[in-house]
Amino acid sequence: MRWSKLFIPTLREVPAEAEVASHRLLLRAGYVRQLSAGIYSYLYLAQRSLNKIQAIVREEMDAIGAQEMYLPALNPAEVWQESGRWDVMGDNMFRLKDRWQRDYCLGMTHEEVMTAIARGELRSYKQLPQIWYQIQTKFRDEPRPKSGLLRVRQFIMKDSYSFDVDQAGLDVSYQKHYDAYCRIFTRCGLKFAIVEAHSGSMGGSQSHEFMVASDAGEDIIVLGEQSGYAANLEKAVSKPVPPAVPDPEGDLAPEEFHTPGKKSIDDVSAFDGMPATSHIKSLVLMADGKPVLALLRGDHQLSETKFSSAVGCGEFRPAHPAEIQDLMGAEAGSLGPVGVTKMRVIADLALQGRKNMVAGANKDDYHLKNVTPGEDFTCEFADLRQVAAGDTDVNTGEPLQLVKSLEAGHIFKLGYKYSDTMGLRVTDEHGKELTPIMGSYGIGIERILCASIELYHDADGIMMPAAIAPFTVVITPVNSNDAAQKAMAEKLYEEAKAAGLDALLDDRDERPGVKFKDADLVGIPFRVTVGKKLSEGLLEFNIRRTKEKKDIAVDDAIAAVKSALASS
RNA sequence: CGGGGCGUGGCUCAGCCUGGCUAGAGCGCCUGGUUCGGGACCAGGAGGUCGGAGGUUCGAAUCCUCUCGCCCCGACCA
Repeated sequence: MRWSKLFIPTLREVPAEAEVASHRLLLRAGYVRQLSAGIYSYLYLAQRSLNKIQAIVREEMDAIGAQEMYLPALNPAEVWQESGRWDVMGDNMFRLKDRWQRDYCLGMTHEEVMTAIARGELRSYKQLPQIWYQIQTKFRDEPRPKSGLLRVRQFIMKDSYSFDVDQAGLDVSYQKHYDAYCRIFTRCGLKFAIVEAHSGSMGGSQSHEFMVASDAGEDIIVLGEQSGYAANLEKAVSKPVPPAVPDPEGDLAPEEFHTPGKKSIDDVSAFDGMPATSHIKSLVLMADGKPVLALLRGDHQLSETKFSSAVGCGEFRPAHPAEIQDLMGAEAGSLGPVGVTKMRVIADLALQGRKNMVAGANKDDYHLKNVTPGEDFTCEFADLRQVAAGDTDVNTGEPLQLVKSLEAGHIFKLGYKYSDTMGLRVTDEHGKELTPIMGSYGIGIERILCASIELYHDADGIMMPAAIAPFTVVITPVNSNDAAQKAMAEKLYEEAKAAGLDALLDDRDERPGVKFKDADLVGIPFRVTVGKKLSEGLLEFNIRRTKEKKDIAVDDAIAAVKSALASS
């Protein structure tokens, strides 16, 4: 391609609305333009990059025997009502009506449609396993689109779905995806971690996320270097730091003491001289409308995902002050488990075996000391605590790392949720009805693009891996008035194309500084500069990523690019 | 949905508090010339219903009310 003919609207100045690096650079380098909140147009450069990413995804999916399909983005309400997700998805789903006032939605994902196809057509166990996939636009009415292309309302997703006769078959399909995903992210040049994940409202048993470390990410992952432990914070477990002081000995009875105006754990702790680790934090939560008292060690945080799975509830929220007063007879600052009978009491595992701790007295401005779980109050125990910095690995005892990351891929063992509710049945080898077991596997295509920019950029611009960069090499004649340079650049460009390289000729009538700056900003991995040393038969070869530059003979140029590409 | 911020040529912003000539700057764009190895210089030029509606006023980019949009923090996030 000839740069002079292309639409690559680079910006010298940083657009005001861009915060994260990938967003800023995608705008500045002329890859994308925003149309509305969370809705972007992908211009020529972005489209080239995304095409390369999709080609890699396609190759690797095809390699595991997955079959690509193209499915409707516009879905009738019926299929979503059958699976029950018409209601579950709430405001996150774009909904619309046709001229007859029938309900439709824009697909957020395609379990329903895929299952609908499967149940109409799959008849026999002999047709299984199947892996079907699509690379298509998904729509989600995000409450808060942000960070450029990282959280948007319309985006491209590769999603695949597996149908197997049994759990063992699902395990195989799952593993195939796991391996394919590793190859995909590796080929796209990303450094990534694979973590155990919470399966969320997708249901299902097992789930892994493919995460790229980045401050622009929205998740935190927990990593143990030696143990290889890797989990999303939502689900991670750890050994907490031990209590700062041992519990008082003896079978002591709870004893009330006055704590005027002391509301938070920190307040009470400073007042009674006992560390936060000796206090019990009491939280009243309304889970599906019913009150639950959650207990944690004073220095610990409640994990919302762990709480809702422990309680088995859908939605929950902190109780309102009036509700707390009504249920507990005291304000939020003086709550405790002793004497609570009207609701479920669930204590975090870190409280198991502790004794003589401090808790609220359920009487304003009073606390109790010598409170012992199991003795002074009864409760269930469950893992409720969010892993915190300083925690150690359950097995090896090594310190765990908490790393901010962005999710680029996610694989789920769905189980029977959709096949069951939507009535997908085939005949088994004995002629009886069999419900196939499903898996679902997603990759955010734009997230690969963003992640690679987040990972690889500098003050000058993008340094994307060559495998997914919009062009591989740019040929830059320094002086467009120099006939010899111009001719040589043209020649090199033709040779590069003939050699199968994705080449760009910067034939613009611009000063060299502009061309160099643009090439760096856009992130073209290699540059061949045709300049004043041409008279000596030399060109300059630059590598964007390493800033390496060297003179090469005219005849070696194409080979140099190819070898640099091969080793990139 | 709660909190905060911002809407002025294509981009970045000034002007607004304290209302007053014809609304400015830099970058970008167009024309001509000089230049040509890291976002050149000179000269000339085009381009703005100041997000929108209503109000106050002799007079509104500026003050008031409403509204729309965008960004950030939080909540949310198969």
